[in-house]
Amino acid sequence: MPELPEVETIRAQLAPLVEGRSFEQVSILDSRLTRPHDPREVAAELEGEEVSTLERRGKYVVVQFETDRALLIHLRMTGSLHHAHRSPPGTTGVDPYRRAVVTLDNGSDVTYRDVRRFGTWLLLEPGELDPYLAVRNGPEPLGRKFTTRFLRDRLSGRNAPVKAALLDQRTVAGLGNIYADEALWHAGLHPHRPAGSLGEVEIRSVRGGIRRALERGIARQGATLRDYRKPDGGSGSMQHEFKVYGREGEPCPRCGTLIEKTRAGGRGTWYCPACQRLGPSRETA
DNA sequence: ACCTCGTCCTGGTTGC
DNA sequence: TGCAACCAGGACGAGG
Repeated sequence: MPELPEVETIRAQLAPLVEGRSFEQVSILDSRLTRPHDPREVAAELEGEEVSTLERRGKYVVVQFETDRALLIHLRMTGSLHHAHRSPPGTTGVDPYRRAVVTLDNGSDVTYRDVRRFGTWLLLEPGELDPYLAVRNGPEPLGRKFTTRFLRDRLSGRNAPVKAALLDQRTVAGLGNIYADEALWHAGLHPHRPAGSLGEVEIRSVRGGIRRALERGIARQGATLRDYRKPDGGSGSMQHEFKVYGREGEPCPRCGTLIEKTRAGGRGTWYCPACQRLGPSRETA
């Protein structure tokens, strides 16, 4: 489940390896990857394109080309991107989960791997990227536009659990199940709290918790639970720093109470029943 | 408009 | 031991 820190790590590591290079040969091995478009047509369209920049928007990897087209890659659950300076020997057998290979003009390969095949590649024409993302992504959590005011406006009047609201990419772009739990732990808020019940101080705490959880994830180069890898094949280390995610039955790092698991927003959800508040606080906003 | 749930997909784990 | 059922969840669409 690559979330913002994982995608950002991939972007940062891959950018110097692809920027200024051209896509010499493109093979798309899984027809689902480019749905509903024909993978052979997409591959043909990509060949010859020169990369200007590699960017990240929320959980999307964005390959910007000199032609102002853009390749939008979403890794979903198990997608990963790998870079190697020469093609795999092939003698040891090909990875059955390789879904696409891009050979660059210096002979190196960028390989897309995805066990569960949820990931997508979408080629957008000039001018299509911003409208596409505008209806899907809210502000970048580490950017200026992610203000307390914006978050308050997004949450107010809503009865859904705050966890579900945070998983909605239009609230803030880049949070997934792991970092949403971590953010709410930092904020000291129960994941079941109705989003609209949060006071001003609590909203500020949520904003701060989101940013802290994501910044730590980036510093640790993401969390490798199973499938996530950096483009060089290395693992992230954030999984060792989780406060609550996946830690049912372990003591809360803040108060020692045992972490519990529940469901919120249709997802497995871990939290501390003692120091993550369920009742609305009485604050003077 | 809001909210929940089913769908896609595969491998690993659980339970009988 | 074998094998079916279940679980994991990001985005999206259906339906209440």
